[in-house]
Amino acid sequence: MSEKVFVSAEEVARKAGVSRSAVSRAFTPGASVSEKTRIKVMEAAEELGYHVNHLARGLMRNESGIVSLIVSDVATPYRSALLRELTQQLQAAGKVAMLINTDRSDGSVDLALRQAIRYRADASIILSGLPDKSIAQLCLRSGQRLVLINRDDDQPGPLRINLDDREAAGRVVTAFLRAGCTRLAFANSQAGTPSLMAREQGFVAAAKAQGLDVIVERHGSTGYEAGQIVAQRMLTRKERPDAVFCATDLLACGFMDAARHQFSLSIPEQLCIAGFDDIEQASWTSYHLTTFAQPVVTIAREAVTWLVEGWEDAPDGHALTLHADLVWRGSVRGG
Amino acid sequence: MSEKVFVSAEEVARKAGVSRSAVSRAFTPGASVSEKTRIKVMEAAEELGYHVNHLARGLMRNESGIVSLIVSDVATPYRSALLRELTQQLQAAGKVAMLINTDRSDGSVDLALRQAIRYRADASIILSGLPDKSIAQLCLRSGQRLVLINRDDDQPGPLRINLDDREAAGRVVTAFLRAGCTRLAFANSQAGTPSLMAREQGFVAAAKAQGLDVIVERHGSTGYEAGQIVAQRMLTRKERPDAVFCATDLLACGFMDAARHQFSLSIPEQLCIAGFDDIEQASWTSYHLTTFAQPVVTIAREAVTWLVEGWEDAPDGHALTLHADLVWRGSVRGG
DNA sequence: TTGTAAGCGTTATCAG
DNA sequence: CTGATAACGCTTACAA
Repeated sequence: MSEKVFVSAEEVARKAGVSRSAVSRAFTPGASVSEKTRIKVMEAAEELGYHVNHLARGLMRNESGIVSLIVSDVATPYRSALLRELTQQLQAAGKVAMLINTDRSDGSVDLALRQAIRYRADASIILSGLPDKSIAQLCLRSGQRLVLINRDDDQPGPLRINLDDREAAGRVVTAFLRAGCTRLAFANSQAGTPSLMAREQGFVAAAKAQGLDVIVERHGSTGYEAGQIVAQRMLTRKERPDAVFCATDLLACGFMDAARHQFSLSIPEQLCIAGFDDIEQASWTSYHLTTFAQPVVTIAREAVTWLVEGWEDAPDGHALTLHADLVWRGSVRGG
Repeated sequence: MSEKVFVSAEEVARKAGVSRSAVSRAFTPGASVSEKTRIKVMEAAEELGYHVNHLARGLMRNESGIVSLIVSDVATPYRSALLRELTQQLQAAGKVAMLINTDRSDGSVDLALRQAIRYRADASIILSGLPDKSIAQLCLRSGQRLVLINRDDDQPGPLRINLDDREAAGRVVTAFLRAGCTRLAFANSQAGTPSLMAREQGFVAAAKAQGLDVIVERHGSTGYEAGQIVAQRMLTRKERPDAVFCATDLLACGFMDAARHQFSLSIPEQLCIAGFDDIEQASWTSYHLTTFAQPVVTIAREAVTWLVEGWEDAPDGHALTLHADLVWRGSVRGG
């Protein structure tokens, strides 16, 4: 194929008049080299355009510096925001991100993890889907660290980062009641991921505790169109809800647009709406959506610190529950 | 650090009762192995949880299978859509994507390219910023292939994919005139990237050809807020424009929201707006924005095919200009 | 501090 | 088709 000709440490060594181990040491932080030779090496390297071969280095050190990010729907606002944060912090920590896309098909995550293993990734961060137990075991057995974000589940070993979805859902009920709403509804997708379901169940439970029933509708995947369709279903009911909690902001945006433009409802006067994620669009003037902020920078920080530092202290894995702050905007009365 | 213990080809060979070269061949498509031994090897490999070490393979084959994607603002709708397409097609072609974030600082792209070189990436696709000539040369000299997307420029060697921005801008002028607009304006950011400037210049030139002057405002970075601010500036002028072409959809969304909610203008009756990129939000009911579609799947296809197949036929690099389709929605009268 | 030499897990070459 | 053997470019004891 290609005529790839990279300059090797050997050549740098010759040019600098030192041994190749000297070159290696010059490029290893904290290695014992005299400043003089280090400079000599660096100059020769610069001149020749030498760059340490991380493939070979990874082979020797048994540490590739690669962290794989396993994710579906990268193009979605919340996902891409999390991705941005993770890649940035990973880079800052001296790691490099390998992006692996999954689709919704079975075994898609497993395939992704296999790829991560082939490149001897130091760790894998899973943002979508769930790995098969056996492959997860393989990763752990091989010394790969695993981080699961927002996919609560009982796999042992990995770091699991989750939000207090149920509790957050309870806060929405309170807010809706305070706004004087009485007919509560929950708009969900059919994705059925743990965090989505936790929001739904938390909402229904908290409402029930107040003696209220909740209309629940689920449709399609977690996007704008699904929100519109759920809105059509809910708003054509006899007992039209006056407060809707949408499982994600994307659903909420679709819901709001349908409510306003197809049903001519004004928000929040006739209908209160809350969402989840605090995507950028939630703050746009057209939506001004009251929602929960995904603590993406905290999530990323926790994940990255755990990866690069000590995961020793928690031999059986570590579960982290982060708090989602409620961001008050105009789509719920009161506040 | 970690106790990474991956199983090696050696162990598989022992278990299968063959030599390690047999194992290697079993995992190399098209290598000469008898079906019998291949099966034996595969079974042993499966049982042991063996996965080819792509670090070592890359070292030997002089081809890592890694393609680096160099990008800033991953969390932006258009960028993340392109990213999704690229990673998917790269995966389908048997490559793996390494995501490298850049910020706006000088030399940020160079740093990213250096990282790509260290991992001996087969190629780098640059979505943001521009590399220094010297480092670009180094890449080419080393046999790394370079793809520049939407950053027209005269670097030799790499594949450059661009849109017909100027021509597209001309089509907007036509559309605005047909809608009966007479006071044209262009809303831009201060980013000053080649494609943004091409849209601006193309628009101004086409308008001038019709004997019309164009109000041009530039502000901040290419985002929603910038669109709002530019709108405030333009719509408080004596001679308020009646048709605005925004350099990107994000700017257009901000512009529209400001026009409607702060200036109570109705679109398209009092003000026609067009954007560029066709991000998902452009199709949302609140915006219904007439815009140009970035041909992301074509861009990705062209880039990936060029990478995995022949770049031989174009020794001096290859420049590709793709057509941006106009997507008619409701923000421009007529259509 | 420096150099020598022995790996790391592959693949490619070359006999058999 | 198969098995030894020599690279690939690097790191890291071990001596000097």
